[in-house]
Amino acid sequence: MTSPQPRADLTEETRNRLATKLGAAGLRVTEPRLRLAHLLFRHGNRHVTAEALLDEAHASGLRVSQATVYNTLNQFQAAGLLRQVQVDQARSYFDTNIDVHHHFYVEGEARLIDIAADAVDVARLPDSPAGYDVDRVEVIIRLDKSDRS
Amino acid sequence: MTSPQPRADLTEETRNRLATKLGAAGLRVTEPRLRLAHLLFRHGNRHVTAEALLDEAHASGLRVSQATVYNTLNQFQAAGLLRQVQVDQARSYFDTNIDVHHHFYVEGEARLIDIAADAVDVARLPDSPAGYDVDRVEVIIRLDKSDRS
DNA sequence: AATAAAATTAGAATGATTCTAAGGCTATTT
DNA sequence: AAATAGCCTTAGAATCATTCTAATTTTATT
Ligand SMILES: [Mn+2]
Ligand SMILES: [Mn+2]
Ligand SMILES: [Zn+2]
Ligand SMILES: [Zn+2]
Repeated sequence: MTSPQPRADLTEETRNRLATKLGAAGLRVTEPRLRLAHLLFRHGNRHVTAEALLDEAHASGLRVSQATVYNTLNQFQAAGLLRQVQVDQARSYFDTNIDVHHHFYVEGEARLIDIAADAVDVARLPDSPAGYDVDRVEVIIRLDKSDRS
Repeated sequence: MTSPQPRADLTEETRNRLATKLGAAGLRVTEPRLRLAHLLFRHGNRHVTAEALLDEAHASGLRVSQATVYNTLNQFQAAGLLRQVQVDQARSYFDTNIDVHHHFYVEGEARLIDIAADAVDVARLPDSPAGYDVDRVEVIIRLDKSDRS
């Protein structure tokens, strides 16, 4: 019997796809970036901290430094491949979902859940102060454990 | 001519009002708390960082430590006298406006502007995940400088 | 006044993130 | 296929907001 394959492999085809993605974003294609991109993007959308990504990288056999993880996350974000979500006073979350969307956040559980843009209706917005334009409208729904479960 | 009075004075009447407020919130009335409360609440609503409040305290002649400023802000928040706003990865803002409301945030200028709750119409919300209740809905409108000023 | 409990504080510790500056890779040019 | 120049990566130090510790000071109670 074959061994289970819990993680998507970084095939040559995937490497090519990711290399194209990095190139299109104006980033050079390097091994660390390619493999971090694979970890980030292989399985649908996710919210990840720098620490979690570093652990994952190490678990996958990639020997990469903390600085590179931070650099890569920041570069991916600057290039528009990731977006940063600010919900917790302690740490930053990086979001692989760069479409317009919103979040549930469970405080104390450090858990972010996507809300599709069309599931929230922000019907009316006030005018922006003179000289400023709206960059992004963010809705964060903070959750509590139910009163009685 | 009388000297200008740029800051509201901490009169006996104000002290009594603030003492009542602290007492109602379950906090003991102490000189540092009274005077920090005065700085926080004397002039309408505001958004303040711990560092800014410490500077203000010192400028007003209150000799208080950084630890006390942090303790006081955290206690006021836990007591419901302040609310914390999380918009910047670097630092926390404390908001004296505890009513339901929203914010404009100008990145790079570290500036928060209140939006009255009724100026935004969040018409429809998705159901919360099972076992969780909505604690608070937060709308943050991130602003950019206009394209051409 | 004596006592106990809570508050304040200086300074150290923490922890996420950034910086430095040195060596390693990549792409380009000869 | 060198040689070159410009990124990239990295270990470790630095930064900086915030929290913690342990000792002192205040406040409230007896
Ligand atoms: Mn950055
Ligand atoms: Mn706290
Ligand atoms: Zn998301
Ligand atoms: Zn506000």
